[in-house]
Amino acid sequence: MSTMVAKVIVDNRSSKTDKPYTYAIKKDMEEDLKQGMRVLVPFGRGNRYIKGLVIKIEKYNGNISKLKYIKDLLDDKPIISEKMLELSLWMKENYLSSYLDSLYAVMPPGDFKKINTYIYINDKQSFNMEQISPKEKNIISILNDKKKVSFSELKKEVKDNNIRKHIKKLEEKGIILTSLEIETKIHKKYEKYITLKNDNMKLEEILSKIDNRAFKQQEVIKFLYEAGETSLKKLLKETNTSNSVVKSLEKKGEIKIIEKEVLRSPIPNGISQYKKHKLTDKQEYCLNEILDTIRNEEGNKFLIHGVTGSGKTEIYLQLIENLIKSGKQAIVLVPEISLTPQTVERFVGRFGQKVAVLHSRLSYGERFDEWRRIKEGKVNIVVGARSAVFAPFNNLGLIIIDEEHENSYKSSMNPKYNAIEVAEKRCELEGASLVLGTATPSLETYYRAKSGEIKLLTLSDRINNKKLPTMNIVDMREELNSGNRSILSVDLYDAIEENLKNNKQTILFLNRRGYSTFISCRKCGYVAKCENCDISLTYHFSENKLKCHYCGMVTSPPRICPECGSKYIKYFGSGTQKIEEIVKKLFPYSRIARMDVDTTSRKGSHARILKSMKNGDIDILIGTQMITKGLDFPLVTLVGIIAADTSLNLPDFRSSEKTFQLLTQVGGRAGRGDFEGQVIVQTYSPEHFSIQMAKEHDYIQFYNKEILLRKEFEYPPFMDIITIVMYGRDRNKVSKVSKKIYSKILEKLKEINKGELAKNIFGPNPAPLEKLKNNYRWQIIIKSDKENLKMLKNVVSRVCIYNSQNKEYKDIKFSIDVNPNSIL
DNA sequence: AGCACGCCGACT
DNA sequence: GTCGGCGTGCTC
Repeated sequence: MSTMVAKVIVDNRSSKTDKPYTYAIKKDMEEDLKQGMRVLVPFGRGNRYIKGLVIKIEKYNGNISKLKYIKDLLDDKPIISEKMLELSLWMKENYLSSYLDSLYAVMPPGDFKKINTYIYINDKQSFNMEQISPKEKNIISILNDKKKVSFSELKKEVKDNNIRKHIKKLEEKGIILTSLEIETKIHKKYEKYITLKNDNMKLEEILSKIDNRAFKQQEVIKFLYEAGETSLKKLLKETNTSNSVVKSLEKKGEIKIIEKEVLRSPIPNGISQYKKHKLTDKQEYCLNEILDTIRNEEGNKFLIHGVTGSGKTEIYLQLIENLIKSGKQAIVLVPEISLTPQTVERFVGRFGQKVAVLHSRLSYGERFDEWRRIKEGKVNIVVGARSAVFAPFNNLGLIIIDEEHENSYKSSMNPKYNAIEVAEKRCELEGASLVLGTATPSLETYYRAKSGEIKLLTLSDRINNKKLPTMNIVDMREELNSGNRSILSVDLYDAIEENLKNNKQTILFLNRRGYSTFISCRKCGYVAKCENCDISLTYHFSENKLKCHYCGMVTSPPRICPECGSKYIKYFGSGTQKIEEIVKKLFPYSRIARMDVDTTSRKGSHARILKSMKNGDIDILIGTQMITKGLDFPLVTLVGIIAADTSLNLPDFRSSEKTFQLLTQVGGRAGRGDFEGQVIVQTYSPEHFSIQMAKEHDYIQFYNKEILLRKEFEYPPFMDIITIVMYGRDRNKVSKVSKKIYSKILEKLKEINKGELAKNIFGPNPAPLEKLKNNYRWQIIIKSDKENLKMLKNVVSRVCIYNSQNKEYKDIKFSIDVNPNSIL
């Protein structure tokens, strides 16, 4: 007779234990246990209890007496649905991540709550002190003091490696008892609210009870009389008082303090309604095509290729509106950096309380609350960054991915998933539809659209027939030849001046923050580099510090060269800080703001800059990446791109694509209002096709050229890429291990008669950024066609994951990435 | 990872 | 005999 058993993934951070364990199920538990539930299981020789997640319940034909039993259920219903579980397991296979990492992605944020063993004295048992060793006596005395102590607490106090031995002995003697307690408390947030106690009394009557000198107290009473129940925070702010005033009023019994649970919501208050726009014919056509195709079951994947300003957002909004009418739910993914209040306002403004927002700046509590709202069906639309693709809806109808080409949709942490692929898989599992939108599709997506796998919808005009901005290219080499050594070309300078005269706004884009990008000694050629990363340090003017943009290390700039002692230290290269300074000098009467990581690190500062930009309080906005997406300022008519070559010269196969996208996206910020826009692109390689095609606003031609290169050099979408990065403190060791791994991969391939694939395995070589955060990094790059991908993944996981505990690989870590963003 | 087990040497 | 340190190997 076969019995039912559960496959459990245990919450144990080790690659050795990252596999399903089989546990027997007690009869009385059989009915309640479902996959997706958390359980408590005995694990290891000591049978200590650890948490795990049931991923499968199945028949078992082996000898059940060899199995251990599940100790306890931690949930009354599954915390993740069957489909999300399946999605998670699919990720594990696809991205070569661990079970646990993949599960964590779909589980509620910060899950697997603490489980503690508590130890206390068994006072029903009398015992003879003489039979007890001093160590044991020590434990008993601690327990006598505290009644009940958690194991971890006791361990801290006793500081003894063999504490388990002693506890075990004491337990055997019956002197102590242990129990397990699970902390299930969800941390809810409470806020204090204040009301008047005697709210039916007249104001004068209450005031008369308070001393005339207690001016502040009277003010508080007056405020409460007018406003009624008010949160403590607001009350203190509005009346400009301190907590002591409120406290003394409470003592007198004039006011009541109530604690109310607040659902932390990241959505700001007071968002005004975002009115429905009438669609243009093109938009209408696009919307109907999607709806009809879905309705007729002719397809469920779409790409809206619409130029900047063609009104994609309004199509999304009306799609969602259409869909939620039928009781379905929708997820909208936007890139992290364009998750600005502007974007949020549009969705919240249209759909109100039915929207949840998820992004990385949420606190743990906020995130948990949003997750719960989604799970409990309190909302039906989620707007969020990458990880929102896992929003726990159970009647999902639509996933929209805006700015589909953005590289932030690829996770750099385990599981290293691509949200577009995950969304596709999720749609497949749940019968939902996928809509991708962008002005500059990724090569991969457009290739699939052309092959008919994804339905392509093109919007080639801006709404209201607004013109796309004219793109002027300035050859900085000529500029130099004609004697202009400034970072601003004459054309750009003139254009800014003209724009200021006309009271229009200007955006200047430079993808480098800081002041100087490197500092160097003119005598001996020394360059200041980060000691952890082997990367030149950026000088930040305002703090007078050198910073490493990779690991965050900060030092003071040297006055004399640390190599040769000369005083001739010079600062080279320009970042946004320097541009700001130069522009301030050149246009002293203009209002200038800078937006990059350094000016927006504080909560709310981002929104503040955008607001003053919108209000027209800024003439020139200088910024990095951050200003490229989704911003919609009608008064911006000029965009200056200070250095178009930065991204072009990176040793990466996507550099052309990235450059084209950047120019098109940044340029697209110009001329969105009633005035025509102009873009000035400064470059040292004006003849490069990605710059030329961006100038012509010709994505198709860019695509046609780039796709040929991808085919010729065997890059995606024609080949998949797996990178294995091996890293550690000791350069020799890293090099040695990576060579070993390489030969092991070849060995495995030969074993299965696939030796000829060796030509597609490159390396091991030092990664282009060889040293980061004190780790040396070597990499192996594997290219694979569709047929061999699964097999190659298998080989990689055998060699790198299954054997990673191997003693030879001690101190070396592996990072495996399937189709990474870049191969730096 | 985290833990038990076993071996060894020091100390009583 | 007891205690603590350390290396090894396993976890349904």
